Amino acid sequence: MNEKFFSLPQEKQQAILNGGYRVFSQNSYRKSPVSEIAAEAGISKSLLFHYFRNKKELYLYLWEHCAEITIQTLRQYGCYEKSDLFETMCSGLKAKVQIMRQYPYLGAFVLKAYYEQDPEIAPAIQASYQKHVDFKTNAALLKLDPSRFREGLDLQMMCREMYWASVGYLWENIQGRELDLDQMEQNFTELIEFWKEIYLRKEE
Amino acid sequence: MNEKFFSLPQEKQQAILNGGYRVFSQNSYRKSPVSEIAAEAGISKSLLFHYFRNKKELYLYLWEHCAEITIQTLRQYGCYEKSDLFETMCSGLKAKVQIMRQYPYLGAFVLKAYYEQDPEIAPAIQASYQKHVDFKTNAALLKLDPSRFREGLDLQMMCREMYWASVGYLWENIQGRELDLDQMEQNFTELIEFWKEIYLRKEE
DNA sequence: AATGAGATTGACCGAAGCGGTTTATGGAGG
DNA sequence: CCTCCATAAACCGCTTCGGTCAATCTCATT
Repeated sequence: MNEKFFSLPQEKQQAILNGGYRVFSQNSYRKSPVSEIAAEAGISKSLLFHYFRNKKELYLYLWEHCAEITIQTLRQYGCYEKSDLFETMCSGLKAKVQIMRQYPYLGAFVLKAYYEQDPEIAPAIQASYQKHVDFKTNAALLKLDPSRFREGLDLQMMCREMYWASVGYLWENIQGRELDLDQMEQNFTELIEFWKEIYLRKEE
Repeated sequence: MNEKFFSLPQEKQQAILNGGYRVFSQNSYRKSPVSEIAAEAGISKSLLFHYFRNKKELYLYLWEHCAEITIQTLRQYGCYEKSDLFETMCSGLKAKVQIMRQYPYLGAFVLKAYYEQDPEIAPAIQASYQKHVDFKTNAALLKLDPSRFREGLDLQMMCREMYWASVGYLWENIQGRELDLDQMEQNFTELIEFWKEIYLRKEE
């Protein structure tokens, strides 16, 4: 790819990336027109092809950029340091919202890319998996102390349940357009508080 | 549309519908090739155009058929009669699994159609909304008796939480291909049991 | 065996869209 | 005035699309 891309003003770069994330997240790789991405970014198709040799290069750069942004943001929010389950979820959420603020379709793009089957790119995507950080694996790694939770609670099921609710919540908010991120963060914080209320052992 | 379609053997009809649900659920309306649907159903494109005047007619018939199947199955599983929240969820789940057994992509199709923006069909879809039955509205309608649940439990949040977890669970299982429906039903039943355990008031 | 009607298809059409290239434009710096 | 270079428009060859149509194939009836 053309290094000149990086000397573009930040907002222009971001517009291009967001165009890519939007289009590639809503269509399969093959049915995602480069022209649509260019239009979304407010530049001509030719210029986009000036920065990226071809469609594949653009796509793979987006993928790479995803990983960078994600890791960087998670680190920035201290997600790798926390030991408490709910604290981890809370900062994980804040990191996710922060990413969505800058790149609203990045999350959807990752998912689409993950399941993409086009032989032109699937192998390359498959070859770079180790970067996935999600609630499921996270929760499994956090050796939980049963004495902190309600008696007889099935901790494994609790983790899966919270994971699914997070997926469902995020998914619904991504689909629904017009996402109010502040509202979303607020809602999710309430949800975590709710979980603490019902899952943690009551001191009395 | 051509009435001759209905005198096709049941399995052929179903193959056509499933082809449509698959393709339309994974691409936008405009980028869903009729030829792909025909191929999936094992017939020629020309024959498909013999049964349905054009793409739009096919799409709208699929939409209509969705509603029929959904309502019929929900009725069949007694979803409209139950009064207990968890019982309702349980039979709702079984109905959903039953539908997925026959039409694996119907659920995904409904969602895609719901958010479709193509001016050729969006108005028609928007004009037939009242048929949506989901956990959220269901739960709101079931006037819950607080004395059955744990003290101080936020019932509204509980409903939303269960709704999101259902969405998240179903969504993850739809994406993941190779869905084992029996396994899924089993998992979901366990999840409902888990909820009863944590949400219902303990008698002692 | 011949017929005829309906089921089914392959070939075809014009239009549109695709990825990518080439040429033209316009403006800043010397 | 010239050079450079960011940018865009026009263009190219190719594919794909929705939809049509004429030709086949099937098979019950004569």
